[in-house]
Formats: sequence, C-alpha cells, structure tokens
Amino acid sequence: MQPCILTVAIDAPLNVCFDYRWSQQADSDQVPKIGHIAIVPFGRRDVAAMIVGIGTSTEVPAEKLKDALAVHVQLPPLSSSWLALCRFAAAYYHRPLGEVVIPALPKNLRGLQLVSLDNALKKLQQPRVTHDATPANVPALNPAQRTAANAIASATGYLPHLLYGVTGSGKTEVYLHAAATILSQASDIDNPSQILIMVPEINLTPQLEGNIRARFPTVMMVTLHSGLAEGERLRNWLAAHLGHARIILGTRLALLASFPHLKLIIIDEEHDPSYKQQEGLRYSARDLAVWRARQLAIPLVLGSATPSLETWHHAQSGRYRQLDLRDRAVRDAVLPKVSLINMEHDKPFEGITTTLLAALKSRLARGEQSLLFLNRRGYAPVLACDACGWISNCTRCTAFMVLHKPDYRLRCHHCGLEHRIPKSCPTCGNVDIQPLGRGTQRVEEGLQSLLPEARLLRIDADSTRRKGSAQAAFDSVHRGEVDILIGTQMVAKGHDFKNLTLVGILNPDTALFSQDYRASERLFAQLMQVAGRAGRAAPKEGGSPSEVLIQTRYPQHPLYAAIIAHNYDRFANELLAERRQAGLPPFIYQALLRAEARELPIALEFLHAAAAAVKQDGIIINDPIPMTMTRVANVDRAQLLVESPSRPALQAFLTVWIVALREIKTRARWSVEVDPVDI
DNA sequence: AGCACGCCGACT
DNA sequence: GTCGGCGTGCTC
Repeated sequence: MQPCILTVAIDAPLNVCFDYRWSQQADSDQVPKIGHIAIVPFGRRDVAAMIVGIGTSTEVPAEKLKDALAVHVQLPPLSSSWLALCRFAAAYYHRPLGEVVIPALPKNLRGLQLVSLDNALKKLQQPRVTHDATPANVPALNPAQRTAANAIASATGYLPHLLYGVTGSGKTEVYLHAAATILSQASDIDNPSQILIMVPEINLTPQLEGNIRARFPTVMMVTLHSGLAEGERLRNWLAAHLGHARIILGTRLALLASFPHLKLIIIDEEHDPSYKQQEGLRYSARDLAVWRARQLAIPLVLGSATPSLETWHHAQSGRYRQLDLRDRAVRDAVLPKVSLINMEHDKPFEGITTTLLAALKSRLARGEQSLLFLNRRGYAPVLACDACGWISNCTRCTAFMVLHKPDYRLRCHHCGLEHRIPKSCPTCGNVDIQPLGRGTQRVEEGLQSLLPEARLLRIDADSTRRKGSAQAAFDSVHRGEVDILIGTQMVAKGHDFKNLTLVGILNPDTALFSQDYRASERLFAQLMQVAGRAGRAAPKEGGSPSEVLIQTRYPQHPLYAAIIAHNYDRFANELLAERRQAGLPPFIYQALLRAEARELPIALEFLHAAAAAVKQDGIIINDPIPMTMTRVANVDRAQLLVESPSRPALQAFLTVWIVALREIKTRARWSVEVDPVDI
C-alpha cells in the first residue's frame, strides 16, 4: 500500500497544522481516518496529535517530513461535528486548533500505550445500553414545572430555554422530567439519546448525582470533572464517546467531550462564573454549549434564579424562550424573609450586631441551625502596626499577607508565600501589632466567646483542605451536630440544610462599590444563593418562615431593596438599562490583551505598541492600564481593552491584530482573551 | 509550549 | 577553568 500524508493538530502555540508520513501495514485493514488520535515525533519529543486531514501529497520537503509513530485506530474517530466545535472554539478564542483539541482528550489517550487502551476498550465493549430508560419514583410536578418540562422535551431543533426559578423552585425536577422524555424517545438501540447536564462544581452538588442515578436506575450515567483520577476519567470519557453513557453529569470541561448522540444540554446555575475557564484556552462553556446545541439542532436549558445579564437579555429579546418557576416546589414552603441590619445604628461587636446575635440565640434555643456567610477566609485580611504604619504587604504581590491564626502564619492568597507571624513590627520593633478586618476564623473565635455553649463549624478552603473533609463537614451539619455554620462561598451552593432557619450575611458591602461592573450582578446571585440555603422545608407547625439578615452600612442601596423583594426581574432590567446606557456588555463585545513582564514599563510599552499597531473603524481601543493587582509573584501585569458593538467586526479585527502583535519585538508575555469576565 | 544552542558572569 | 543565566530559533 502506498504511504499517505496525515495532517495533524498539535498542542503547541503554533497556528499551523503539521504533516506526517504514514505507511500502512500490509497486514492491517485498519486505516487512519480524520478524527483518529496519532502519536508523532515533534521536535525532540513524541506528542499526541489529532488527525484533521488525510492526503497523498504535501508541500513539506521530504527531508523534513517524519513518520507518524502510531495511530489509535482501535478507538472510533472523533466525529466531524466534534471537530467542528473545536474549530469554532479555536477560531473564536483565537488559539491554535491543537490547543483546543488535545487538552479536550483524557491524558491516557495522549500516550503511546496502545495495548492498555485495547484492554480498556475490551471491557467497554459490553455496553449496558438498553432501550429502557424508565424513571423510578417520579414525584408529581406542579403546573409550572410541568409546563416547563413539556416545553423543553417537545422542542424540535435548536431552541435555548431560560429556566428561571428561585432556589428551591424545583428546577432539578424539570431537568429530570425533560431528560426522561428525551431518553425515552430513542428510536433504536444504535441511537440512544445522550443528555449532558453541566453543573458549576460537582463536589458541591453530590446530591444531584445520587438523585439522577436513583431516578434512572437502568440508564448508564457518568461524571466528567477535574477531580476524577485519570483512569476513571478515561473510562467515563470513553463511555460517553462510545455512546454507552446516556447521561453525562459534568463541569465545564465536559462540554468539550465527545457525545455521538447528544440530544439535550442542560446548564444548571448558568450564571455561575465557574463556567468560564480562567487559564489556557479561556472559553465559556456556557457560550460553547449554545453553539453546540445550535450546531446539533437540539434544545438547551439554561437554569438559574439569577440569570447572567447576557442570558437575561436574550430571553427579554425573545431569542431564548423563558420558562418561569415562580413558587417554591415544596408545599407550603415560602421564601425566606430578608431584612437589613443597619450597622450605623446597631454597632457590631466581634463582627456581629446585637440584632443578629439575638436571632442566633433564638435559633439556638429552638434547636434550629444558623449559617453565617462571610466571603473572606483566614483570621484577618491584614496585620498592621499602628506605631509606624507598617502593614503585612506581600513582597511578591500587590496584596496583603493574610493572617491565619490556627497555624500562626501570614499567607499570601495570590502567590502562596507564607511565613510565621512576626512577634513585633519588622520595621519599628513595636510588639503591639494588630490584625485589621475579619475573616471566617476570627468570626468563629468571636462567636464562640459570645455563645460558649453553641456548637460552631467553620467551612472554608482552609478547614476543608484534606480530601473528603468538606463532605464530612457537610454530613455533620446534616446530622444536626452543628448549631451555627460559618462559611465562605463554599457553603452557598448546592446543599439543602433542612433544619436551617437563619442566614446571616456579614460583610457584603464591598462589592457594592467595586470597580468591576459585574460585581453587583455577582453579589445578587451570591446573596440569593446563600439565602436559598434557608427555609427550603415547610416551616414547622406554628413556626415562622426562615429569615435572612444582612448586616450593611448602606441599607438604602437598591440592590438590597431588590433582594428583600425577591425581585430579580426588576433588578436585572435596571442593570441592563444601565449597561445599555454605559455601553457595556451585553451591548458591546470585548477582548482583552494582557501583558506581563518583570518590569511594568515593559508590559505597558508593549501594550502601547499594540494599541498603535492596527486601526479599524468601529473598534474602540482603550488606554493600556496596569491591572488592579499589578504584581503577582514578582510579575507585573497590564492590560488593554478593545471593544466593538459588532461581534463580527471585533473578530475580524482580532484576526488582523494578533498577526500584527506577533511582529512586535518585546520581552513581555502576552495573550488575548475574548469575552473577558474579570476586568 | 518545550527543548536545544549559544554566549557572557560568579563559583567549586 | 566550569555551571548556569536566559535570549533566540525551531518544531512537519
């Protein structure tokens, strides 16, 4: 057989594909196809490569051309629609195709171990796929849930839905009913419908996995997330790729997996920032999901109590169909009563106002649980000397070293630098150095002194560092071994605490005046989510509804009025009007050029050159500015925002611009991010 | 991105 | 005299 030429994509920051020779073994009938994974020699090492083209000739001179080492022909090739998704992502985010395609594959497929892959595949050849997708123990739906589930399941072709419902309104039941209908529509055993359910962080919603398995006992379900061991990740990925797994529950990375029979995509908590990848290929799994649903002509569900303004805008304009769940699904359960505590009048002691303390005491007396939410871990955000003004700055970052009391250390949350707490001021020797501000550790300590008999539990990244300890902590809350839970945003998601009737919010005001225009949108979502931890069950006989108390210095702020009224509609519409007025997303499209260097002027100089490199009508090039946190780990960072009211115009500009940027001689490292969220 | 080559400063 | 800093160049 004559040799052929394989064109492959490789995970390197090079905007080209590479050609390799492949000589077909005479005794083999397994021919490489587009979508097969190959192993090729690249420079001085061997790397995984995705075959994206097969031909008989190449422009590459013969002396440069190398032989591909192997092709994983045992594995069915990745589909053309999967490749099309990756091509779109690569083009849209202006990254090489290989940087999308290769990281999307499980690591175990990127090596030369064809034999072990064979064994994997053999085990998986006995699919558990059956026609039967009968759900078990199906609860009744309320009319709004039924309408929503029917609308989703009966949609034909591409149709995005915004499933808009407060925490506890029963969005999950709508997902499961729609899923049941679509699973049952599989016409034959070779085409079992697959459903992708995405969640922000899988470890915070362990109940969902259990609920799905219990509901569909005959259906194979797998999870895909970064917490899986490589072996399991491979098995689950293959189960999806081979069509055996019919329900895939995963985080953002699952969106780039292979699903030959995908018929429905569900994105739970679609507003959640974790759908945005913040390193490498900075993609939005939510946005790519919309593209994938359109490409496959399948329905999509975006579920949230506090939709992102992008999604809200699409729903308002009619591009997405909006399905409302206005009531809590549990009979007689009511929304928690939200009140503000004006800290100007009710001065806090140990961070707790007398009103909040009294509310905690009454829950304690009734044997009910409370949650205090403070989005700041550690003991105190900074240590200071009031004699000379020294503060615990990190020597490598534009940030404070955070005081951690249990281990008696100062720790930078950005670069990881840490050392012991100094016994006296490093500059003037004053022994009386004081922690300023309050983190969860300090709240825990102060509260224990105010309520010595209460059983406290702190849940944050520090208290749950060991694997499994977060789950153990949540379990002990569920078992009623805790009276007051103190936590960061870790406690905001997923968990229903049945005996929890009070939520206290300690220090939300900083987000009200943030430079980041998305901060209030995020704060609203976070407060709604935390508030949703309370009162999910019906109040006890004669009991009062659950209560949310927010300690604030700005009780007149409109965000709080909207929270109290549980009225996201009006708040979102007001934010949208402001965004339209100010020319902010979703009414403008943005890309961010980041540059970093050992010295700030090097980064800024590059950005100034970049700003002057290409001019185009309809493209706004803003001034280069140092990032708010300029220095992290001894690297100075600056950025340049470009904007356009037209997405195609911005895309066209970026294509030309990036070519020009590569010509700029600089020592700065730089990258372009499309649709940035943290600016 | 890796990885090698190549050309200048402080150490066993 | 070497070890090693990172500038530059290449990868079918």
